[in-house]
Amino acid sequence: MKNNLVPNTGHEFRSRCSIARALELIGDKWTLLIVRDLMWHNKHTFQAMQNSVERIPTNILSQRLKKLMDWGLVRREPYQERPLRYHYLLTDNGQSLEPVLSQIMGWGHEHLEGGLHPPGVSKNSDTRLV
Amino acid sequence: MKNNLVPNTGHEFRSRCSIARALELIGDKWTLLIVRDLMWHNKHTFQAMQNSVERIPTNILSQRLKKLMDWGLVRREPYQERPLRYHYLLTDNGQSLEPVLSQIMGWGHEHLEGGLHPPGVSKNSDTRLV
DNA sequence: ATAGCAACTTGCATTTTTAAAGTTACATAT
DNA sequence: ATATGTAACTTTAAAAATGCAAGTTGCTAT
Repeated sequence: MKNNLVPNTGHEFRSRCSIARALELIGDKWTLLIVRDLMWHNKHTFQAMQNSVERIPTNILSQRLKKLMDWGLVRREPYQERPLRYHYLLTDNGQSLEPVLSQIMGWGHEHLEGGLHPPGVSKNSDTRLV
Repeated sequence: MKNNLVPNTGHEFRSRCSIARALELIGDKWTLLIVRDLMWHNKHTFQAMQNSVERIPTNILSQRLKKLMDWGLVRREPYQERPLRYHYLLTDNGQSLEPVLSQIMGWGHEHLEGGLHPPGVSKNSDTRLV
């Protein structure tokens, strides 16, 4: 069963390759971290995501959320009025990125673990994945 | 069994999150396309990769290959001398990205298929994945 | 009235990407 | 010997994206 995403803006893909297409959406340093926060870290507000350890700049967070909503991977809804506050949620399409995220996490864990401040130090001191 | 990659340049990761780390390496629009070409398309020369449908700019290709070699995912060796010509190959670490690539491909295929020139046209005319 | 907070937006400097042209080293055809 | 061609890059300049700090809006609490 196909569930094609076509953004409201008429985006033109650069090729028919599914990988190339996917990378036009998630091929950057931040987008999948937002998805991670929504999927696994219970961070659903702008504020909460902004406070994640990677310190995404607010304008980038704003842009990426917009893009993800345009593509139907994320939706938002008010969780209170007066004052109006939104929380962001993954749509079913967004949730479907779980295996992708898992693979990337697994690969990073296997190959990139250790090496924080400075590289090579504290290699086996912590096995947290996310 | 861990096989940590630490590039010869002392790179500092922005967090301990495996996803965030992986994205510092492969979180862009081009890197995984190079890996795709090496892994599945039998494109091993600079020229061959440059000629892929997505038309990667040569300076980006050059930079990315350098980065991938620095991180030990790709190596190159001369396949002839006079004139000296190189071909690029995935290392075992590079090969280990296969499941990641497969997941991304699968996701793109499920969610981003169809919609080329212009979006929405020729939806079911071709089912090639890569 | 003043201060504070969440959710953004704006302005601007820096960095990265892109497209095009140029370079180097060698090979082959005339 | 000279001219043309090719692979693998590098350089340059313009365009786009990113990152940082500060500002805005709408509302609440004191």
